Amino acid sequence: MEPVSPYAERVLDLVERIPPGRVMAYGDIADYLGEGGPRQVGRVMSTWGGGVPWWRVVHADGTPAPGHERRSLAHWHDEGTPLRGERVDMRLARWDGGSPSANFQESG
DNA sequence: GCAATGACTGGTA
DNA sequence: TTACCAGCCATTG
Repeated sequence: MEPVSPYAERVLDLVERIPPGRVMAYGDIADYLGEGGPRQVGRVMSTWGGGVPWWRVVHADGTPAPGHERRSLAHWHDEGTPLRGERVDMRLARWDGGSPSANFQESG
């Protein structure tokens, strides 16, 4: 097991803070922390994501992590996450990172 | 230091 | 939805 970097701890901590029924994109996490980028977040998840609700972390288009598509669907379905077919409805499920009330964005 | 890789993202076709 | 391209940045060899 590789040593957990301080950056990884921030990522994992944030992922654990994501409320059920909500999700965050890799880029959102990186932007929220203000460090690294979506690739770094993905690396953290791939290495230490096994100890956090990784299914709440998805791509910017709502697609789940590779190799866990079916697994994510099961969790989302169990948490009541707004789905869009086999993908998450980011416009509804995207978490602001501190505003659990800002679930619905300006939509037409 | 350079080249390759990766659980990424946005735009275009 | 899928495919291709350019940008992004840390890790690895």
